[in-house]
Amino acid sequence: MNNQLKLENQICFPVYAFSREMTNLYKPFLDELSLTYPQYLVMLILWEEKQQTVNQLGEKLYLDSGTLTPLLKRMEQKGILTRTRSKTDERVVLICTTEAGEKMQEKAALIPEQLVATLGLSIDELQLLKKIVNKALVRKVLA
Amino acid sequence: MNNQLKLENQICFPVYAFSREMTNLYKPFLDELSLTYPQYLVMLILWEEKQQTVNQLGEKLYLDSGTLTPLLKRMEQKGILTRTRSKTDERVVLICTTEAGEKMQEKAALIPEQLVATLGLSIDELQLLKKIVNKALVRKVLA
DNA sequence: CACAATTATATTGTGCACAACTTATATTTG
DNA sequence: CAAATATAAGTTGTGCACAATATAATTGTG
Repeated sequence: MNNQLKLENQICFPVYAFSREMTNLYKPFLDELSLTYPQYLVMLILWEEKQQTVNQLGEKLYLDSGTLTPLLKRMEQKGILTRTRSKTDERVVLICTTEAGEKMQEKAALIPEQLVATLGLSIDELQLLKKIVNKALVRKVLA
Repeated sequence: MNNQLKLENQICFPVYAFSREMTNLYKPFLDELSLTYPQYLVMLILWEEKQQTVNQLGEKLYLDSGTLTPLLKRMEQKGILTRTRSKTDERVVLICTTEAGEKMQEKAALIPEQLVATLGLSIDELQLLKKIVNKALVRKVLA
């Protein structure tokens, strides 16, 4: 059999498996905030910039409205953000954190460090991993 | 704001985004085989070992029956594998490729090389990426 | 200014992923 | 050997992802 077709020789499979494993590692921490991993990513952006359009969130997370609209509606239901049509352009929906959403930031501040500890990778390895993966992602953005 | 909470400082987000990007890059190739990426992974295993239990597939792919059962049923519908209860242990379901499933291997043989070309990463970077990610995954298996 | 093209978001449908639970069979053990 | 336990797969429900399409508002152009 063609060696390149063997599962153990795949490069993408470990990345796919690791990505899922990562969100599992986040789970216990995010459960305390009643957030899923994608929802947590939205909150990270909103904590940096209180107001974002659906489009802006999509560009930063590489997600489209088909994914974001229902996700944001669920977060709105939880009372951690608001969705309002822009007055100046009725096509645009503005996403803002609520007070409850802002308050979650304190608890969330502890997550990154705890997560890195569970990953079992050195700082050097993490930096290298990020660098390589980002290189491939930048190519995508330019495409 | 806590620097570690900034999206650009996250290590897991690039991995998550890259993992999704990867399956998008596979898409044009897998469309020709009418396979999704997880289905392709199942086929990789079956091409190596013609017969596998649902459990064995799950251990190799880190997936449970809740994911695999419907996925395998869809593949059975396509006529590329069979699902049969084991005679010696009625709890076990044996997954085997059909002739049609075996035949797909020829076409699939071209995929790995083409995919690596589209990733835009050097062989060294790919090897390093795999090594780092596998290190984190091995920890999981032992856990 | 009308109308064609573009842009922003929403909707629908399919396929994972995973938690929690169920069902059926096999194994262990008192 | 019967009851308890363990194991294998299936089911149900929720939440992404993403393609394809729809809807509505805005912008560009003749």
